[in-house]
Amino acid sequence: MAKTYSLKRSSSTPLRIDYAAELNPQQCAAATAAPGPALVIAGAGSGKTRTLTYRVSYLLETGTAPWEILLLTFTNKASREMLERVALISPEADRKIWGGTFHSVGNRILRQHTEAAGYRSGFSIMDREDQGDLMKAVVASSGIDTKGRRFPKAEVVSDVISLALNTGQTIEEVCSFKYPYFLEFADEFDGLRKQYEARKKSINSLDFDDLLEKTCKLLREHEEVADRYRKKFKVVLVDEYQDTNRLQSEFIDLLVRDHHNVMVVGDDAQSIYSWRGADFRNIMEFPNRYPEAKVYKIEQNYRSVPEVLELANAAILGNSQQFEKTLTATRPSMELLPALVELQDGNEQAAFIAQRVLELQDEGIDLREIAVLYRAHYHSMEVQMELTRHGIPFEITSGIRFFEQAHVKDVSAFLKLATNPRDEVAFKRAVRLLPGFGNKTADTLWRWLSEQIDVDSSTDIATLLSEAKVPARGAKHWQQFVYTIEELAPAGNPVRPAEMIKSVIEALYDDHLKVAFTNYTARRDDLQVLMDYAGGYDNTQDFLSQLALQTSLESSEITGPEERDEALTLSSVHQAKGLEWKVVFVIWLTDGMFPGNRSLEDPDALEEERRLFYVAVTRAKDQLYLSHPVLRLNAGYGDMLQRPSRFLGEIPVNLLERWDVE
DNA sequence: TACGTGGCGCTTTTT
DNA sequence: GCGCCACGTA
Repeated sequence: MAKTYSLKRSSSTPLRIDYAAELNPQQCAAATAAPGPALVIAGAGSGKTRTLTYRVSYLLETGTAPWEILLLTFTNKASREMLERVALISPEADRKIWGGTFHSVGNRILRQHTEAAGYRSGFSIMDREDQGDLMKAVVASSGIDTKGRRFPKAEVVSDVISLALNTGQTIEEVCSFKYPYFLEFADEFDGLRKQYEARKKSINSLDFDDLLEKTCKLLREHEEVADRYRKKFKVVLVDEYQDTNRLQSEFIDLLVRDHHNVMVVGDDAQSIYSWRGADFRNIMEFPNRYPEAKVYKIEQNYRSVPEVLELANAAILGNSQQFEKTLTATRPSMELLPALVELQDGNEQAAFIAQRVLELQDEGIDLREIAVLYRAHYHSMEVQMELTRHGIPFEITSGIRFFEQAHVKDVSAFLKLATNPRDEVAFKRAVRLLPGFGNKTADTLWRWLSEQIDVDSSTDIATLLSEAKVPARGAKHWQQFVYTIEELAPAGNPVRPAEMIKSVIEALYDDHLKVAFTNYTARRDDLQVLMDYAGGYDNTQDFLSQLALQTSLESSEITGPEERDEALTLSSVHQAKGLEWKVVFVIWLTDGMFPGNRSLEDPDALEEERRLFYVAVTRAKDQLYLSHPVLRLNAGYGDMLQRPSRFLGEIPVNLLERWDVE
């Protein structure tokens, strides 16, 4: 047995930062906590990020090296912001800290131990669409009868399997709990799961779940690898802990097994991702799993006026499971109660918002300080149209994400193929773009190609493809295709990703773009953006990882950190988490819309909707408008009367001011 | 086997 | 008002 002996830095050096002066007592206690497990319950707007940032700088100041810190976040954006803020306090440190989403850290570890994890180097990452595509292929080749009876679609099967994995349940449990009507298919689902697993491995591809699951497996089964990271990371910090799922919390537990130096930060009242497998028992039961854990509560709110906070506190009261805490305001009142607005229908609601926004603008409020929040994308349709009519600029943070658009994925399929010749999904996608090549031909070609690769893995893929037999009608295009693949990696040496994109567009994709889509120009511009973005990468594999793991793209990431244009924000509540605006409109607060229809029957789901509502209202700094149309206009089924959201009924009337709109 | 056309169902949230 | 799937035809 070796003994670990660690040298301490001179403790007599005074700290550069006066933590007690920079932070409030609760924040300071958490930021300067002694080593060991810690749970920080930080309410909305209580300076959670600030506390975590100062925690990092405190660790650095007291002798922890930057590379010994692992900072886990939920979104790339959160990670970037945090590291930027750390850099302001402790320059130089940010680049050496391992920070990122669980998925990106998993990817990073798996890339370094690819063989031990059971994969070949250059593995592909599949997004949801790719998963669905592969599952379709698996279902097709499984011989399962999908025509003669109502068998769920591949994507649905995929979802069930994913949920089972992320929650640690069996397929049967997931079915009986969430999809009772699929119970009869449970065995078939399980068979498909095994085939899908095997298929992924043979095509050297990992899906999102694998990035978590295979990383845990690696740490579980390879003691020497686990040991390396346990020694490397002296401290693990986790943001948004309430949204971790079973695999994510296992990952943390595996890493800190020896020293228990883990600080998890979160707010149980803002847990809104259970549908993705998040289990907020992780945060509720943290003190049980780490009995020596210290619990810190941060309850002072710096964001909102007291009127908004009182409403928020009242709104969350309806939930039974939560850590007890009350947000107290530090800001003075502005003598303005949150507004409760009843409207005729969605159009009137939109008109109300447009008019009110123009007034606020006249009062000197910047559009960037205003947001319209909703439960689901489509709730914003009328608002979008109305804003356009009035010429009010707006940005939508939800909707189709940049990297998930068909044309972006089409082009990247070629790059994936050049990096990972075994990538069946990418191969088929690319081939189907050629005129005269459909599903069947792509599949036949793939079978032939994968056999060739198995026989002779040394020959590069372009050479192999040039020997393929293809239907006469597609011969010309096939030649062009092979030539393009060759160009991406001449003699097996990949060129830079930006050049690859250029080649693909010029050789064949530009033609496809013109005939396949009506908005050729817009999509062509997107591809230019993609190319510019790729310019920042030398290595195609890094570029592709980034593409897969970062589904959205902010304009500032391409054009540089210049000022955002003045525009109103339209966002789903999920995507608004962690953000704040002076003025917030929450729309479609009716039963069936918010809370959503499918949560009305299920008490747990309803509690999550309530937390979502809580997240929505706590985004507001100064003004809050809650609106509910009485009528939902529906072309197909006729108009539907809407009851006000039950969440509105739970708020004492004296906390709201009714606006009667005429 | 590829691809165009018409009917149908139906709307969540995302790494 | 829209996207997806099934069907029929070239």
